[in-house]
Amino acid sequence: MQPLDAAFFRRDAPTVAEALLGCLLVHDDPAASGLASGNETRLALRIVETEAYTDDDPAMHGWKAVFDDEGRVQPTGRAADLFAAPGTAYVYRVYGHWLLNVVTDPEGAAGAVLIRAGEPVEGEEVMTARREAARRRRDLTNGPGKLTEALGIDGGHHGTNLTTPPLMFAQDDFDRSAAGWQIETSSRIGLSRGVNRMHRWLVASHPFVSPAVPSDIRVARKTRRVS
DNA sequence: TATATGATTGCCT
DNA sequence: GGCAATCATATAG
Repeated sequence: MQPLDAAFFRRDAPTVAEALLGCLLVHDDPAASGLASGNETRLALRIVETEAYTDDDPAMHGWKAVFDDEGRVQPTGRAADLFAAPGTAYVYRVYGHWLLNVVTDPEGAAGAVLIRAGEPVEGEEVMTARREAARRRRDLTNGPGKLTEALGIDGGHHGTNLTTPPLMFAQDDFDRSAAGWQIETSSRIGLSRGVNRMHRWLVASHPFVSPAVPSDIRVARKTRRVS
């Protein structure tokens, strides 16, 4: 297993979002000890769905970043953290759930990829113990808030480096094509109520905004197994 | 300090 | 398909 390095993340968010599919999200989590019979502390997911956020996306936290007279970014609040070094964790809480993003793009540009879903590879017993609400195996980690709960990821991981343990992305010898994966890209996958509401507001208040949902408002990529 | 919001989830019909 | 719980932030006063 090979950890992904900063260069992997120093690319635009849609590229990183696609490249992360099939990679591993690994958490060497001391808190997992005791939750499973084997006292295992390594948890790992194979990533099957990601979502890219770019700085022209109204739903993106960095969108409201202010630019000074010379065009330099003057981010405020949490938006500043979207300009962190590529490979840095951007953890955000919404509706009571923690969401894990990884910062992308070169320093000075805002971009991030949200990890939306994965398949348990290691430590499934721990994930099952943590995901009490999951009625089926697939419900363990098939959502951005579900996988953070299963892996023990929370706000304490915000700002950490995701290219080194304990929490990191890695590659192994997995081959997406050989495994029968088909990569799907859609700007409609995962469109949230918030984005749709934002778009309706834009249409209602600006006569030159197309009523169609812009194809570049977000790029989401997900995988599907072909039977 | 107080209130509104949302990159979600789980349960309902 | 609908709907409400949830709580860290952002925003207002």
